[in-house]
Amino acid sequence: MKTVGRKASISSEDIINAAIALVGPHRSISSLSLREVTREAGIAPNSFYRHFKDMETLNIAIIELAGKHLRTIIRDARILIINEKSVVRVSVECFFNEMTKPGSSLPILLREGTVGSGNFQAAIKNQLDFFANELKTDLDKANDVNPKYHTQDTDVVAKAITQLVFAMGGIALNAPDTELSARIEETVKMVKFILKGASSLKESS
Amino acid sequence: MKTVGRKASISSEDIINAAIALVGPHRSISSLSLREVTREAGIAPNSFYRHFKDMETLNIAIIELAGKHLRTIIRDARILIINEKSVVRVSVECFFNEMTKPGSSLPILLREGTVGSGNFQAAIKNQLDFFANELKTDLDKANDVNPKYHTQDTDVVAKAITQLVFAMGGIALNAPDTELSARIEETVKMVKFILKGASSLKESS
DNA sequence: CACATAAATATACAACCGTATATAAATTTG
DNA sequence: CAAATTTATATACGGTTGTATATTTATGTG
Repeated sequence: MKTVGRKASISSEDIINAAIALVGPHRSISSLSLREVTREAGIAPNSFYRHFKDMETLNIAIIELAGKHLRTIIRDARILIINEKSVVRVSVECFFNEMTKPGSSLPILLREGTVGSGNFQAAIKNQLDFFANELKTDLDKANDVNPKYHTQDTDVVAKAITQLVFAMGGIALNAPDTELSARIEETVKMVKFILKGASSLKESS
Repeated sequence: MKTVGRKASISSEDIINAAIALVGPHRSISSLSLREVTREAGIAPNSFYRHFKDMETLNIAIIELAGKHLRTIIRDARILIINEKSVVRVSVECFFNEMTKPGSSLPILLREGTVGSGNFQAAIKNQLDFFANELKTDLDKANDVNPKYHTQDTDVVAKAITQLVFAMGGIALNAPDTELSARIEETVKMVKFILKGASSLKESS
């Protein structure tokens, strides 16, 4: 698509990156002001409107980006699972490691759970649901492959694991790095408890 | 303690109540401005300083109040447990019902988990830890009373249940009232999964 | 080269913010 | 009653915010 007129010198991504840089690992994204973001991006306040209708729109875009990021992470993790290490451990470790990488957008997803506008909330819920749904699919698949150990209520189990991992991730973010591995161990244990509790032994045919 | 001078016509509680009224069931407490709170309380902006050093101090006070509230709720729930209904169900129902009462301070505790200043964060973590510790005590006691079913890692189990219940509570807050009972059922299931997963059958003596 | 068009900026404004300072009102103590 | 003391208010200031309007700058098209 060609356009007539002046060439764009800044992109929407620049603004998004400025916002992400500003929040860092601790601050809430919905506490950012429009002027603050444009200042960080090195552009005039009004230039913002060329790219986003308002801050809520920007914030939602960032959430969706972070969600996309998360999904690729998890898919990559699944590939690693081919060898014999525990599925749970590999996934949780992957999640926590990615989360603590500097500049990661994952923390935003963990932190913003319950504040902000209605549309913003809905955007986050969406990403969490994505995560939970992929997890449920995995659990259902496992039920088919190995019907001996059958996980009941895979939807509820997936939701529980999702909420728990995200909550524990949020805790780890606000704790010193030295505790990271301890939080990982706890989380692995928790997830295993849930899976074990939801699995019922079926007699083999 | 007697004081000399003009009698106080507004109390710190009035300010706290104004803040709670402002946030309602959805808004974040750390998004409140000092002027906004004093306006709601019907006092001059500067009068605020007679009662709190700054907004952070007020917010922390509110968190501690909500935590206290929560603890009495849970203790009351335990009393109801004397009859034969499921401990888990009674507790979860109690938690969710109290949470949805208009004017309840509980939502604040559920919502503010991951935003705000460092001291504020710490105050919330404190209340969550209180909750988890009381739960762990209960689990340990149950282990003593009935050693046949033994719950392992009561600290991790208590933490998991706490995080899960709070997260599900936060979800329920942002969902239509009609879904409340569904969320309760899910939460009960989740908690039972954790407990079942963490319990190992020991041979009786 | 003009001209149209789009992008980015400059300027400006009203609203709100936290809070410093000064003043008024109410109450106890002497 | 007068003085002291505490509470609450009034006024004011500098800063930030979102955004409306007008203007400049750069690009593609005739």
